[in-house]
This record gives sequence, structure tokens and C-alpha cells, in this order.
Amino acid sequence: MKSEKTTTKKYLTIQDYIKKRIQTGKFPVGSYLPSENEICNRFKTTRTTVRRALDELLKEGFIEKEHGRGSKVIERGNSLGLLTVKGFSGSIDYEVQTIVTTHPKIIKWDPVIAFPLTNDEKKSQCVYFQRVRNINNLPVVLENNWYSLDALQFIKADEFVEGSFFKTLSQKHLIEIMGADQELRSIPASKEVAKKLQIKIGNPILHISVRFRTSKPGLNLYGDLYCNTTEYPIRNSFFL
Amino acid sequence: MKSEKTTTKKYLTIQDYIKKRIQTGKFPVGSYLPSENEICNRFKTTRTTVRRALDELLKEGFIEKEHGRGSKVIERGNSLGLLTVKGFSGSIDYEVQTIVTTHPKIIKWDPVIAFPLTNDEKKSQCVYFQRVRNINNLPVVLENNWYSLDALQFIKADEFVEGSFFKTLSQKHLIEIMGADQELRSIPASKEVAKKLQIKIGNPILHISVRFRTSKPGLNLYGDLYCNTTEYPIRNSFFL
DNA sequence: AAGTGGTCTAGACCACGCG
DNA sequence: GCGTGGTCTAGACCACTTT
Repeated sequence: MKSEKTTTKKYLTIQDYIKKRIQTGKFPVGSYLPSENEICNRFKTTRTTVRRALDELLKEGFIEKEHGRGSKVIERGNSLGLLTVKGFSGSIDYEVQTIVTTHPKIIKWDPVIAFPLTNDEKKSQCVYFQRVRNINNLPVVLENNWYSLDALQFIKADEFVEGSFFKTLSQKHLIEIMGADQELRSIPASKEVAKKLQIKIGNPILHISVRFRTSKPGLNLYGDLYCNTTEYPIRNSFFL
Repeated sequence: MKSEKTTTKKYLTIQDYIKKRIQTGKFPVGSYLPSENEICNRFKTTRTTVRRALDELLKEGFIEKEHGRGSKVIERGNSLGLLTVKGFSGSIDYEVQTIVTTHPKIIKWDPVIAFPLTNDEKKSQCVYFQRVRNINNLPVVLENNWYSLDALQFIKADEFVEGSFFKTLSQKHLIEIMGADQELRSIPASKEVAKKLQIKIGNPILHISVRFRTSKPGLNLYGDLYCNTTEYPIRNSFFL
């Protein structure tokens, strides 16, 4: 026999299937997945394989397991460095208000980006938007964002799911953050930053340059953050 | 029958056994572990269980797997946030020289520590030491360190394995870092910090407060870092 | 008692690296 | 060709939660 053979791994098929159902809300947050045995039947396989798929989803933060009860779909908010996949609000304990100060628009790539662009990115147009994060009505973070228009369609700010760019990517475009590279510097506030954060020029500011790697080939998200940490330090935990 | 029963999980037994052999150098860095089948025989178990144990060691960064060849013991240098388990040098690309400016000594707990101490820690004496990290003979990081004497014996600076405190913990005391909590602030350099980092008072400095959680119950390592990021920014990558 | 996830057994076949 | 790790099957028994 010929057969379409082994190239597709069964646990990946199951994993991707469930992940997609979660991302599209067919397995809503808070609900329980079908039991491992049910999944076995549906995919005509064994628990070892199903559990392998679920283990991946567990690691990626899509579900949590409750012994004797089931596997529950959870809000995906892994803390993964300084920022979380949920975006900035996840890394701070307070209520955060987000103001889009420059709506998404197409510009030339900004040379301020701290990471080398790929050739495809250089050739593409660039989508840029700027936001300010307020805590207790005080501006705390000024944030610039860039991505390649060729790799991801233009998304307007009012299309953001719950105001979050990352949630939009995950739920509307099935794109996940795979990781990031960051550079941190302590710098004096420039005139523009000082104005937008309502502080004095020269005050110490935490400057973070980020490149998020995504599950979509060719798509990186670039960020440039200016954080006033005098009142609200950046917190971060990690495990293992 | 009674039997000492299930409380000890087999994969944990295997995992701990191998981990200890690695930490004590009986499975040296660069060498290959016995094959999965050999381990099966030694522990009278099946590959599923052995693979589970190895998967853990893989995740924890003790080994890497080479398909068709074996499982290789590697230098444990996971990037885990801003600092690595190898210590500060791992997070910077340059040659780092470490100078112990205050040798380990017993003091009162310093109220500057940004995290609440446990009751056991408060009751215990505190071991403190200070180091400066130089890059190209320029001081870049000033680092204060504290830990509870009750939780870990006094260790002199000249007993540090390859000058590294973390390597000492892992190799001599079989203690691993399980995770950390950090707080980051951008602050103006104080007089003391400015002097030790050879910069002007008031220059922006990245201040990092860290609490490392360890595999030894009750033992936390507290750190207080002042980084001059003008020349050398802090870099950091993460995955998944 | 029934159903769920957690651990484990005893195999099988495949893909990779090397001699 | 042989040994290695990678995937998978078809069960078993246990611990936990719920009815």
C-alpha cells in the first residue's frame, strides 16, 4: 500500500484542531474540553496521543487540567518576560486605560527600530500606531508599534478585540506570539516623551525595544516602549 | 500485600537520579546519557516512563536530544528572563569581569530588599555580598546579594565555582533556580552608585530587584542590581 | 459507582546517524 | 544494518471529583 503516511503527526492534528476551536470561541474560556476518552474516540486514537496534544496546549497556556474533573479552557495570559501575550496590561496589577494617540497608518519604516528588518519587511510598507497607557489617569507608558503590511492586513484601532492588539491577532487571525527579543535601557526623557508622559525632560525613563516573533511566517511585531517607572515599576515573574 | 506503594513516582525517581549524576559531574557536560533502552533495563521500566523523565530534564535544560544519536548533557544556560541561571554574564554578549567589592559577611537584613521576607528569614541571620561587573574595564553593573544563613551555609567568595554563585549552588549544593520575580525601575544614580559605576550623580540607571526561588525549601536569593545601560543595554529573549 | 485525569506497561513501527 | 530517539497502540490500575 502507498498511504499518505506519517508526515502529519497525529498529536499535532489534534492539538491544532483544539487550538483552533479555542481561538475561534467554539470551546469558550471557562468551559471544559471533551474528556480524553471522548477525544480518543473522535480521532480514533489512544490516550497517550491525546494526552500529548493536551500537554502542548497546557504548556502554551490554552487549558488547565483539573484532576477528576476535566480540562478547562483558560484565558491565555502566560507571563513570558516583561510583557505578556495579553499585552501590556497583563504585566501590571492596576487598572489600565489605553488611548490610541496615533491611529494605524501606513508609513516608511522608522529607523528607530532596534532590530534589523528582514528583506521582505524592508520591501513592504509599514503599519504604525502609537498608544499611551494611563494608570489612575496618569500616563505611564508611551508605546510605538510597527508591523509589515505584506505580512498582515491593515487593522484599524476600532477593530481591536477588547482594545487589545494581541487578542485581535489570536482570535481574528489565529496568530500566536511565539516569543520575543527585548532590549532595555534607562534613558533620560526626550522632549516628546516627557510631554506625552507629563514628566520633566531628562527624568529617568525605562526604554524597552521589543521584537515579537509570531506563528505567522514573516510576521514580526516591533515595539518601542517608554515607561515612567517612578510610580509603577515593571514587574515580571518566570518559572523553571 | 502492603508495599511502599505509589507515592513515589517512577519518572521522578529516574529524573532525580539522572539530574543528580549530572550535577555531580558523573554525567559530564558534553557526554551522552545511557540510551533510553538501557535506562529502561536499569530501572526495570518502559520507554514511556523513561522518556517522561528525560522530557523533564530537557525542559529544565540539562540535556538535549539528538535523533539517532542520543541524549547529550549540556551546559545549563537557559535564558530565563533578564538574568540566566548561569548568572549575569549569560545575559550579555561581552566579556565580563567580576570584582567582589564586599566579601560575603553576616549582617542584619537590609530593608532595601524589595520583597517581603518570610518569618524564617527574618529570624535568621543574613549573608550579604556585593559585586561589580566590568565590561572592557568599565563598571557596568553594581550588584547586592542576600540570602538566609539558616537556609544555606556561609559560602566564601573564593569558594565560588568559576566565580559564579549559581554554579556553586548547582554543583556543590545541588540547588537549582526554579524561577524569579523581578521589579524594574529607571532611576537617577545615587552618590554611592554613581561612584561605583563611575558615572555622574543623577544619570539614568536601570534598577532591578530580584527574588530567585530555589529548589531548596525556604531558600530565596535576593538581588539588587544597578545597571548602566548607556553603553550596554540589557538583552533578553524568551520562547513559547 | 461512574467518570475524569495521572501513571505505567509491553509492545510496535518509523526516521535518523553512523559505520 | 544496527542502535538511537520519535511516534503510536491497546490496554491496566490508581487518585480525584461528582452524583
